[in-house]
Amino acid sequence: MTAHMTATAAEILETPAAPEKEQPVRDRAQTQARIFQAGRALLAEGGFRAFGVNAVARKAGCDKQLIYRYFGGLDGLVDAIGEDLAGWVTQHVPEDQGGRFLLTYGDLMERLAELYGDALRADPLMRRILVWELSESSPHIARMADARAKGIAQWIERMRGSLTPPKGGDTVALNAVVIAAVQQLVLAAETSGSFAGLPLKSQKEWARAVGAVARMARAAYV
Amino acid sequence: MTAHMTATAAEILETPAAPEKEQPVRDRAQTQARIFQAGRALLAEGGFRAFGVNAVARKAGCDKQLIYRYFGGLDGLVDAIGEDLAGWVTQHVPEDQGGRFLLTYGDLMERLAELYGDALRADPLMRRILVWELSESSPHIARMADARAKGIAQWIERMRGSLTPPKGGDTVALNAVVIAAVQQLVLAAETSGSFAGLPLKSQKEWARAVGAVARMARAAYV
DNA sequence: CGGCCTAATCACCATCGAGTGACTTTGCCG
DNA sequence: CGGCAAAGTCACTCGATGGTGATTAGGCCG
Repeated sequence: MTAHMTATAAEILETPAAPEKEQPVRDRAQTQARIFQAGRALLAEGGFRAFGVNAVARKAGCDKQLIYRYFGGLDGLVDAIGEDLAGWVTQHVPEDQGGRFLLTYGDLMERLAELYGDALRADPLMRRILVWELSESSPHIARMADARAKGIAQWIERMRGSLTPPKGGDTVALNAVVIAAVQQLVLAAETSGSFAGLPLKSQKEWARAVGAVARMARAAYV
Repeated sequence: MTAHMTATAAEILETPAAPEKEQPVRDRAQTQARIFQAGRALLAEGGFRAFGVNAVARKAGCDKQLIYRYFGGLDGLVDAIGEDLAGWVTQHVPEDQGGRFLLTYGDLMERLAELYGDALRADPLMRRILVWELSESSPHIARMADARAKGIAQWIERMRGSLTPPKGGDTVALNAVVIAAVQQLVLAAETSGSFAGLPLKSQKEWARAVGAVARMARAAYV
C-alpha cells in the first residue's frame, strides 16, 4: 500500500542474495534481498495463489513484519519484483542473428518468435506473471505489461536495421499476433503439455510449433 | 472428492434455473440448479479466486452443506460445470459460412479464427476457465481442454467439406497457432485492453486484430 | 562501559476458509 | 393421524490468512 519504505529493485539486487551465509543476522540489505528472492521464488514455483505475506516470510526465514517494514506490504514487494522485471525483454531476448541472415521482415519476426519463446520457456517467473496478467488487472500488472510491450518494440527497432516493413501490412497487429501465439503456446505447454491437439512437451514438439509460427510470419510479411 | 451424489449437468439443466420463484423451498432439483448456476456465475464473474464453498453457498442462498450433499464438494461442482461445457465448441462456434465462400483452406481457418474469437468474447465463463487452465493443471481442467481440442477438430472436419489441406503444410500445428493467437488476444483484451502495443478495447480494434490473424492464416496455407 | 538506534521477533487480533455432526422442518404415504 | 425419509439449517472445529503494537536483541560510537 504505502511505498515510503520501498527499496528499488536495483538496490536489492546489489546484494546477490548471498547464498553463502544462511543467517548473517542483522544485515538489512541482506534480509531485504532474502525477502525479495523468496517472493520471486514463491511466485515462480506456485504462482500467485501461493503468494502471500505469511508464505513469503516463511520462505525467507524471517518475520512477516519485515515485509511490511522494508517493502510496505505485499503490494510493495510485487512492485519491487515488477520493477526488476521492467527490462526483461531487453535482458532476456538476445539481439543476435544466430548466425543467419535476416533478409526480410518476415525473417525478423520469425527470429523474434523463436527467441521470445525460448526466453519465456526458460523463465518460470515470467510465465507466472503472464498468467497473472490474464487473470486480473491491477496497476502493477498493467505497468509490467506496458514495459514488456515497449521492450518488444525496441527489440524490433534495433534488430530490423535497414529492413523495411512491408508496405500494406499492419505490422503492429501482425507482430502482436505472432507474439500472442507464441505466448499462449508456451503457457499452455507448461500446464497441459499440449494445445488444440498439438503436443508441446518435448523440444522437438516445440520446434514443430515454432516452425508453424515461423511459416506464418514469413508468409504474412509478403 | 467423492462423486456418489454427483448429478449430471444434463439433469441439472433440465430445470431451467427457475428465476420465477426465489425460494421454492424443498425442491431438490431446483436447489441443485441454483447451486450450479451460482457456481457458474461466480466463476464467470470473479474467476477461480472468488470460487469457494462458502461463496457459492452464499450466492445460491442456501447452506454450504448442500453443496457437499448434492455435488460431493467443490470438486464435484467443478466437474458438473466442466461436463456441461464439454460440448462448448460445437454449441457456441457456429458452422455457417456467413454468406461467404470458403475457397481455400486459409479462408476456412480465417473463418474459424473469427468465429472462435467471437464465441470466446461472448462467454466470460469460458474465458475464466481458459485462464484457469493456464494457471494450474488438474484432472477436470485437462478433460475440459481435451474436449475443446476435439471440438475444434470436429468443427474443421465438418466445415472443410471438400477443401483439401495444403500438401506440405503441418495443418495441426498451423491450426494450433491460429487458435493460440486468437485465444491469447481475447484473454489479454479483457484484463489489459491491449496486447504488445495493439489496443483491443473497441470492436474496431478487435476487427483489426482479427484481420491480422486472417491475413496470416490465408498466407500460411499456400 | 553505557546508551541508543535499529534489526528482528513475539504475541496477538479479527477474519475467513473448508469441512463435519447434530439438529429441525416439511411433505408424503400408509 | 403418525411416522419417516428427505430437504434444509445451525453451530461448531480447525487451520491459515492479513495485519498491528509491543517487545527483545544486537552492534556501533562516544
